Amino acid sequence: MEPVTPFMFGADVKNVASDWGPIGPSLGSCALANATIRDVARAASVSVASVSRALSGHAAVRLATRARIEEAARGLDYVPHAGARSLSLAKAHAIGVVLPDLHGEFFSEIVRGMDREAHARGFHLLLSNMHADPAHAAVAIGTMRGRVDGLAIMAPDISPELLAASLPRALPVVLINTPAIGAHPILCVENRAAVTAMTRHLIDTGRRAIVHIAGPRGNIDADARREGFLAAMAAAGLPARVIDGDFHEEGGAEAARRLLADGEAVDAVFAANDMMAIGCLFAFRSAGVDVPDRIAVAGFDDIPAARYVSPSLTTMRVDIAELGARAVARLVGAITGDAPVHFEAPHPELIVRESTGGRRKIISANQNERVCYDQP
Amino acid sequence: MEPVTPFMFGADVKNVASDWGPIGPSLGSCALANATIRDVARAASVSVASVSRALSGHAAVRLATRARIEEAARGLDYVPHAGARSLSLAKAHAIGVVLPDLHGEFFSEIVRGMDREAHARGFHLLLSNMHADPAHAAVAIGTMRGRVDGLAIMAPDISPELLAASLPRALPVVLINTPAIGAHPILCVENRAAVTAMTRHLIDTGRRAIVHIAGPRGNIDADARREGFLAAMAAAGLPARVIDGDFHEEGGAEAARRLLADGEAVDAVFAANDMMAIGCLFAFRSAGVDVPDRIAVAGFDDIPAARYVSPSLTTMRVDIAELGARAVARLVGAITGDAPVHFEAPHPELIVRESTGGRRKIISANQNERVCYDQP
DNA sequence: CATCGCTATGAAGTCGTTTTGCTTCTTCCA
DNA sequence: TGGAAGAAGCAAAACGACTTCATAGCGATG
Repeated sequence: MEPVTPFMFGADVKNVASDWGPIGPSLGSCALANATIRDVARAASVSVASVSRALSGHAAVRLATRARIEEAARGLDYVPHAGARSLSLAKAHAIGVVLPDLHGEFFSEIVRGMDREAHARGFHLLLSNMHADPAHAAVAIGTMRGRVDGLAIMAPDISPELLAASLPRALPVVLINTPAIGAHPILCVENRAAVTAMTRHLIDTGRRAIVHIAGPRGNIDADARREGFLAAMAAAGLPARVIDGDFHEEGGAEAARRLLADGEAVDAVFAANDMMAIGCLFAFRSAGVDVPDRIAVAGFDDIPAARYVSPSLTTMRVDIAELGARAVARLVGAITGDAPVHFEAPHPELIVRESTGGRRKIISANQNERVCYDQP
Repeated sequence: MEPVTPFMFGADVKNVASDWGPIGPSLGSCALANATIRDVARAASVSVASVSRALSGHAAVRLATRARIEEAARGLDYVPHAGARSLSLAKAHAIGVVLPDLHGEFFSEIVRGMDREAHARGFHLLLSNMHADPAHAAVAIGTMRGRVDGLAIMAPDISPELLAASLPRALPVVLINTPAIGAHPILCVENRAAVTAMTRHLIDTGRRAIVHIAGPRGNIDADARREGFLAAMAAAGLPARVIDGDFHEEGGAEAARRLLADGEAVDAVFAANDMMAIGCLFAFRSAGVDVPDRIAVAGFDDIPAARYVSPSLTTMRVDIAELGARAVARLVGAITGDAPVHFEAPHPELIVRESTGGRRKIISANQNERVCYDQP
């Protein structure tokens, strides 16, 4: 995670100009309408064609003419009207992003990565959360017609049929963590590999009775993790147990309580995400169960809180920003017809912390925990 | 915080179709070009004008004609081209969102709130992070010309002059947590009130030697909090001390170490944000200083991790999603000329937890901690 | 000097939609 | 049955930028 300016909340109560008037174009004596290419042409005494050529640099324009045009444009502070431009060019220079109703880090990280990449390639991001309602996705996608040149869609919970029906023809699409649909390129977190690594880690540190708290059925990630866990345990010749969860903190706590209540021997819990793992941790603490001495706990995602709970949480980290960036890179490549880009999901990393017996790292400015894998 | 579907990472390694070919319009035998209004008119044997009227429902169209048009439109699955539409209507039905390079909750929450509101009013969100470089803001704003009908800008670190210079004329603007500029409406977190409340809370629980760890100078939030703290302490007739921080975890830890080293009496630390408070907490723990018995610690923001550290962190919560929603509501109101909307920042809440002597709440499904203010 | 060829420029058409006059078709009433 | 009022529908003109085609300028060449 690169260093960033953390956002802090704003200044004092300052509802300046909360009267209705001064908002909008009625703002003082400013120039009201924006200058058009025609205005620039008139100001520079040339035709609109020359202005267009001079400013977009496509064809030859005499030096003196170009200078005159540029000065006129600057004077009027002319900026091409994007709508007209996209109509004329049949390119919007924007890509549509359709995301589920995400919370926290996942959302901001994926959008950050997408924005970084899109911006570097001169594209804009048009956002649309598909709130709980999946049918809403279709609408969201529809309203983007003519506004975007491509679509990046993440829909881990949607049924493939529904999504397939609402995908536009004639528009490049990249799917992220979504069931496969037609021949659209897909970028998915490597759940299988990640889950295998974590299961191996638990086994390697001596755990044998490992329970997986799964996410909701139908969610592509939850399903992949559940299956990956079962496969890894089978490969190790160990009996596997799975409890259904819901990806929420309380679901994890509930699962932990059930686990303790039914009395079966358990020496490790691997939750399908960090929120459930944290719920687990708190439930164990309330019950006086020592983590990691009696039971190890592992999560998935490496949400920020994972570092701060006690014991700190062992988990799998995925570079979500990079995932978003790669999806956009691929999309832009398809739109502009550029050379194919490296198209592969970033590899997850195992982050060993106290909850599975790792040592808590001293919090340092660098926070370079990635290499940590030291047993106490 | 409403219940949501938490996002989980994606399926297994599934880079289907990672060959270059099948992406984009060359996708199989699908209809290549999108249907235009002209196609619909031809299919329904009417003029384009009638199609436009029928579909937008503006003027009288005979029932039979309308039905024929609607069927034709459905058959061709026609969706109006947004670019052309915005050119003709001189309205883009989109608002531009310019944000600093935020991390985590803040970003996702504010965008979530904005998206909710924008979507409800038929608007799209065009996103642009202004990465570290503030000059980049000007560019970002410029490239949105003709693409959006209004701008929501958050720039807590920028100098007013710079921002003022890059604001477009002829476009409504709402500022969020940003220095005042001209007569543009501003929505800011009520730092002053929030800081006063927290300072009072510390004083009320018996603390007298309170130190504030401030954020970086020039940041509008950091400055407001620092001043608010000083004012509140002065009002209480107590000596106040401020240490400079940077809004980062390590800055908080560093400040805490300095505090312990110089040996002055301190019984409470109020950090300008949660990250620094958490850094503090860890530094105190390393040094064997008991929190809250010897020193109370308070933060600001209520980031998710605040609930999970031990001791859990007392902090101020601000409804960021609501802040975003209100900004957009105001903006849309200005664009459409609708009646003025309620335009006021949401009020911050004091969340008392263990780090200032509150009792840790049992983690419950409801997590209704807002009312909690019970001393042990 | 006429011609060729090249560059720089302009006029006009295009993109897809909305909207404004204007024409045509109904329908109703005297 | 004639006329008028009103509803429906059409052709054409925006909207702003890009682009093709045609043309003017102009030096070089035969």
